[in-house]
Amino acid sequence: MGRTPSCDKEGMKKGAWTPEEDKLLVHYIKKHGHDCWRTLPMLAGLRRCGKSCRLRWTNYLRPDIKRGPFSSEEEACIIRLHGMLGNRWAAIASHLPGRTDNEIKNFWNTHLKKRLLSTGNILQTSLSPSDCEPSTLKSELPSTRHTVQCESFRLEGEARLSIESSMLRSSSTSKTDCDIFLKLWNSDVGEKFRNIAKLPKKEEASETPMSQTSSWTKLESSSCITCEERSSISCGSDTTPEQTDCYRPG
DNA sequence: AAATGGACCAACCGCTTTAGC
DNA sequence: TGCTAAAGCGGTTGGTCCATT
Repeated sequence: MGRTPSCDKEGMKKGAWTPEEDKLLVHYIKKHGHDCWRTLPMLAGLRRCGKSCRLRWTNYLRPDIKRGPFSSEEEACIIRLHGMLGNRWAAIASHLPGRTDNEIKNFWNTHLKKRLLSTGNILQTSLSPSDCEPSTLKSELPSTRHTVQCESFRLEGEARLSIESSMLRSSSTSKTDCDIFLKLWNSDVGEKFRNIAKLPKKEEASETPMSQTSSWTKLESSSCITCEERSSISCGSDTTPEQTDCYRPG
């Protein structure tokens, strides 16, 4: 049943790639393309599994890879997109031509996260669930609760918009999920979603345990990149921060 | 000069989704 | 239609380099 195995683990080389292996892989792909990663290593004369070849190509050998340090514009874009998308590195990378998800992920983990933590911005901004230790989540600090609330709000927004994006996908297959998400956010659908903010404000989230809320609750967005950046994302938006007050269902 | 620790990044691991049989 | 492997993706690891002691 099913396909034949992509590679037997025995005899497969692991670890750093040598220049000779790179040359073989580049030469083969330039000549034949990479329609089938499963058979590519054998045909190219490489003792690597297809997965390893694919990663090497997409993260390092591709001709359109942009090497070198990130510009301040790229940096700002990453921060904005991470605030909106979380750790969806592939989606973020799709907005930064020439940059790979792996590169952006490394840059975030080694530079941006530390910098934001040191400036005290990250708790209120783009800290993702995976960045939060379970013990931290149990904290009663309002800022921590806010982070959780913003994250749940963001996820709910994505869930709502994904329904619409799945409809769009059938008519437009050239767009990435992220493109669709951003486009939708700035569309009528997004506007409807933003208008939720105009609902009557019940209570301040920072003073109400999450388990006790029973209706839409406003989130503190004064220092929340997840909320603020949504309106100023580089792809364009005509909303103001006041229009993007965050609510979540109780 | 050697030891140590931190920063950086390429590559691997494992989970999820997609698609072939 | 269900099983399975391929592909895609995010998290993590391990090696290398460099600054500091």
